[in-house]
Amino acid sequence: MVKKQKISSGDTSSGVDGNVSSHTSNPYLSHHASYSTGLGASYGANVTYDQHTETNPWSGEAFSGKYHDILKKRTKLPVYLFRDKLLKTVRENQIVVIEGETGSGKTTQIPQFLVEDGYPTLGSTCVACTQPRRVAATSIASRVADEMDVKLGAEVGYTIRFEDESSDRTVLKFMTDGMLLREAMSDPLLKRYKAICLDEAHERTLATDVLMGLLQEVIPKRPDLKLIVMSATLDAKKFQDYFKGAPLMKVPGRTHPVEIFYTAQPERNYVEAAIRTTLQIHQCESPGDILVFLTGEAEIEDCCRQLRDSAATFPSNVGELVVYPLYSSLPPAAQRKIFSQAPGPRVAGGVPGRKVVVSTNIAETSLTIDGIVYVVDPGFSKQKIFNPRARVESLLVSPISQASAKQRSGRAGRTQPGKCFRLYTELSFKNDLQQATYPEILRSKMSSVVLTLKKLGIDDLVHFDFLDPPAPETLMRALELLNYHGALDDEGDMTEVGYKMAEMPLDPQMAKLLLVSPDYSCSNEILSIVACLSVPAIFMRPKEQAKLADDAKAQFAVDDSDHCTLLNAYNEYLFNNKSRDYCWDNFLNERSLNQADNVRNQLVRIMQKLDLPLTSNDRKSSRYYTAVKQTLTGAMFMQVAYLQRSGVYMTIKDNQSVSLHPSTDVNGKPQWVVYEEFVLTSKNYIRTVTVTNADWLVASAPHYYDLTNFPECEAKGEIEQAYRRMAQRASK
DNA sequence: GAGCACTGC
Repeated sequence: MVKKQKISSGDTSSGVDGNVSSHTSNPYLSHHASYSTGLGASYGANVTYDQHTETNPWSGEAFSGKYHDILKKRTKLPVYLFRDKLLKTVRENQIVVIEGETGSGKTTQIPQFLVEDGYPTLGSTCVACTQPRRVAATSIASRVADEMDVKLGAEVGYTIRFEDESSDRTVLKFMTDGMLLREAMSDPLLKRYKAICLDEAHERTLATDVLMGLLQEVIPKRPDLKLIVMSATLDAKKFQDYFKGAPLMKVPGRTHPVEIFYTAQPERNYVEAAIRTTLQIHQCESPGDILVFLTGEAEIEDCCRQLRDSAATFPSNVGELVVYPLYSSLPPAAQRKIFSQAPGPRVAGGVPGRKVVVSTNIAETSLTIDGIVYVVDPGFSKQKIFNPRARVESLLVSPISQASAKQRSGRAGRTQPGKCFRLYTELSFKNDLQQATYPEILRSKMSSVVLTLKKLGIDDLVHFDFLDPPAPETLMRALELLNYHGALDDEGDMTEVGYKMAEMPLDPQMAKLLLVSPDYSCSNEILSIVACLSVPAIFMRPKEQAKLADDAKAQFAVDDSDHCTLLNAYNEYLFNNKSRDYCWDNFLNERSLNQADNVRNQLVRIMQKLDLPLTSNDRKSSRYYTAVKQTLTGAMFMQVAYLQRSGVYMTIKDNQSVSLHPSTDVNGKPQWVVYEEFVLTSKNYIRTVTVTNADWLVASAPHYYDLTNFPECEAKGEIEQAYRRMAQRASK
């Protein structure tokens, strides 16, 4: 009988963690009768979910009608058939890898199974389930709270940046992977958790990868902790090997078949091919919406225009075609349009219309559109690439991976059988596309990750067990940067400065800005600038109104500092009470500024916690901007460019020729600038720059501007003179 | 004189 099984199962798991009492406060274990009936149907046992009146073990009250409706659906999910086997496997193994396809129900059900099996203790420990995206964490938590018939934020909750909907009562918590990593920094053994599910592990986000490495170290020290790695089909074997032969369980999905078509010949122009294919589908295929994958905003808008133009020329016996663009910087209202119904027939009894969504990768994982029957996949996306030698991250249009192509085609089979048109040959799919996209950890700077790992107490980075270790050169670059910023000493150990930097949810250089700012009494100003730099661009520049937008921005412009221009815009936004109209009239992105405000508040709290004074200079005094510029110099001394006699800027030490980005409001061509970022597009550009000088540089970063270790270049002479001036001043 | 795929703390 089910009930008996449950009791013995509870005993088994309590034997593992050696803490029998911990189970007594899990209501599932003290209410076996009500619990087992709730699951009877899926077991094929002699009790079914609707035959008994039941009590909610958490509230002690009768389950609501809604609970039973949902339960009926839950028990039909494929994962339900694996419940017993899964729990048994988890009891017998500390780490389990689960390969679950879309529609298996793994994300919502497996964490609940773990709760039901008694891992968490009400009031002290819980089960965590991580997600790569905030929306996923919140929406799944809400769904699961409904399924368990409890209030969101009580027994079931979520934690994401800026939002904590969890409490002492929370036994099941959905959270972003980054959030769990942050928590690990103050609780390195993750004692709050009895079981951790890393969901969507195949996406290989930076945070999930670091968590997996960390958990490799934590697991032996926490024999009572269970780890469930949940992944889509492709990488499960790799995870299994990484976790030393942890058992692998496969859970089938429930999706509709998708027929794949390839082109016979390679396509020369993928946008053109995508348009042609889309129009053919519209004219020849049965009803159903179309999803087209392209790489970026401009390309998408252009494609939409061409589709609309062509569709307008179609005879009236062809159904109407509505076209929607989709990319992340699109305002939310425009994004929501993709969910509207396809148009009906033009005349009663005529051919129904069709909806086409032309999207970036955002529709590959982040946003799901039901009703898509046709997918057009040209096989490209923009991907971030990091070049450690030049220390440059750039975006390149690159071929997607096989895994990505499969994910895209899967988007056609969510509600009914679908078709996917791949605009490349089958041979190309097999031979040219790599199996999986390179994980983020191999495509990113490591400075922030290294600082996080150091804070987590990982001293030996070289032997840290990464699933895919980053290139040694990338790690060296990170260690070097952290050492120059005083976050790590020459032995590579974390310093007081390093601890403070690690507290801030920012890139190390930005954290350093905040640490330096009180020295120049301008921490309030730097907080505003850092907040603006941590969100999408606050200045809008629609192509059709470029001139007006530039004029609006000119009101805020400071002629020797783009950073101060940002500060002015942010200040005016506050001064105008964060007014929507003010933002609109002045081409400011309200969404970004609002987000910046959130970030700033969070950073203020951290500054206070670290006892860093919040100070300002008088906005009318000349110190106001000067202090900011000195702070920027004091923290960004590794991102400096010098104007050569040839009229081209050269970055210090890295010797890259660069140009000021045309978006700058800095006048003329100043001799020295610090820059926020290096962007590689049609040219090497440095963007968001502030004027500085050799005197400030040698005064604030003598260890970096050390003449004995300074490459021969035009700037060296000025640095030498600055040292001489400094010595003269000192001798007076 | 030019574009910024997508996440996340």
